[in-house]
Amino acid sequence: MNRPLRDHDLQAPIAVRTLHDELVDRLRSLIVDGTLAPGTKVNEQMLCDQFGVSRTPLREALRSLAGEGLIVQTPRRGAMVAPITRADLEEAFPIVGALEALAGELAAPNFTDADLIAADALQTRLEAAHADGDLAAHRAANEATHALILKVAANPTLERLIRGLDARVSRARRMANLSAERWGQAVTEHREILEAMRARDGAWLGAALKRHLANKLSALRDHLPD
Amino acid sequence: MNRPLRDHDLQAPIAVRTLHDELVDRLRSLIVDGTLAPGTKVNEQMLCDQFGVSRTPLREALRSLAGEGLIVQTPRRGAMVAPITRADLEEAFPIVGALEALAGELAAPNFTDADLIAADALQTRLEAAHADGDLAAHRAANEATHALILKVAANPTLERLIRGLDARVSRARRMANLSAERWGQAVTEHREILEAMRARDGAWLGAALKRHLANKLSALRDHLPD
DNA sequence: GTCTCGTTTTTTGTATTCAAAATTCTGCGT
DNA sequence: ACGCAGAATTTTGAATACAAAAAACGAGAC
Repeated sequence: MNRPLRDHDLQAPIAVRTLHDELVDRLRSLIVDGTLAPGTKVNEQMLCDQFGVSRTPLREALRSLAGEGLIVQTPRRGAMVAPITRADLEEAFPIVGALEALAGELAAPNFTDADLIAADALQTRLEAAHADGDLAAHRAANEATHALILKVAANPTLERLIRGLDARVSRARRMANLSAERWGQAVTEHREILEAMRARDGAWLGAALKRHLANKLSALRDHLPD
Repeated sequence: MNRPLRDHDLQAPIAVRTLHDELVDRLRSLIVDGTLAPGTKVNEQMLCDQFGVSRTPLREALRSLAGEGLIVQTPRRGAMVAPITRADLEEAFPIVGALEALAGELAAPNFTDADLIAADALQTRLEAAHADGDLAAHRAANEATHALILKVAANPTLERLIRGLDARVSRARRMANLSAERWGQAVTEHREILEAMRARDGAWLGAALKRHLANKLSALRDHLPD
């Protein structure tokens, strides 16, 4: 059937920044950067006052974050920031490993020369950060590399899942600061990751990423309570 | 400090069945079984009337389902049941494959003899269902097998992720009914999965599950629009 | 002191209400 | 018919209001 065109048919699908997204993002930041410590009981009214919104949108934001696993809700008892338990990390890391490996496999055949040049630059920055002992720079370069792989993997669902898990896991990283030994090892591992990218070898890249994650977990293990 | 014990310290952590969970479950069912077809625009008031609740809890349920990817929300335009696009499936299947493979790897060393007996019985039912052409029985046995592996893998996060993705993917299965050829292939693949379980061989089981999923996707590809 | 039971206060869950945006409807002009 | 501007209606987003449950408090018994 040939329906006449209506105004809304032409509406560009530009994403509007909505209050819900805003709240989710701000809360996520507070949780990930540790301002809202793991295990903290969340008081709705308090957050409402802080953000200047009513409880309705705040509660919706909490539901979204619960879906990401950053918030744990107990009926009639309210919400709390998801605690980081050792068991939690032992659960999450293999999953992140498997997903990152998949991202690597998917991405490997599709790296453009520009991507590889960018990866190269990131590796240079990573090594410089190591030499300087600049932890923030190290993390930035590290994250950018993983982001690059995710971008080329071109799988939004995969990206969403990894980011969700990563938000949970990365809270633990702050607790245990990188030992000198582990730091050097991480740089070496990234060197291999770069090589695998250059070779556009999916199996290799996947395996290297998986190992990288596994080592990250064992490094973290020693620094965690329980 | 030694705080005196209070009543609530003793409260058993029994999970209360809450309205939110109820709504999420019912909506998920409607979506997964196709009553709410993919791409359908969701009218809040309509659902409220149907469920006999007000919009507040319903909207929270929609947020939760959006987190699972079953609902897509557009600001100021409302919600719709997530469409099943070909691209969607191409995205989701490799992820499910990687996660099921991980589940297999984690589970393999931990199968008890009782688990293997149960798996054996399920395989028998699977073959019987095939012989009888009983699709429902096939699906039940199939799902039970995967559930068994997930149970032994003992990773709640992994289970949650797989179930979430599976809810999205399994909607597509209804659209494309199993060809006779694919059905037989699936049974054979399950035979290998059972063997790998018996051998408690993680790498083998993981690989077998991954192949199983990959084949499922190619079978589905032919029956999908686009 | 501390345990218990009942009362008060806080907090959560849900319904209702109000405002703003989007969609549909209507009448006019071509 | 068709397109279009503007009014009427629906629908979404957010705040408020109310009910019920949980937590905190407090007085009396032991």
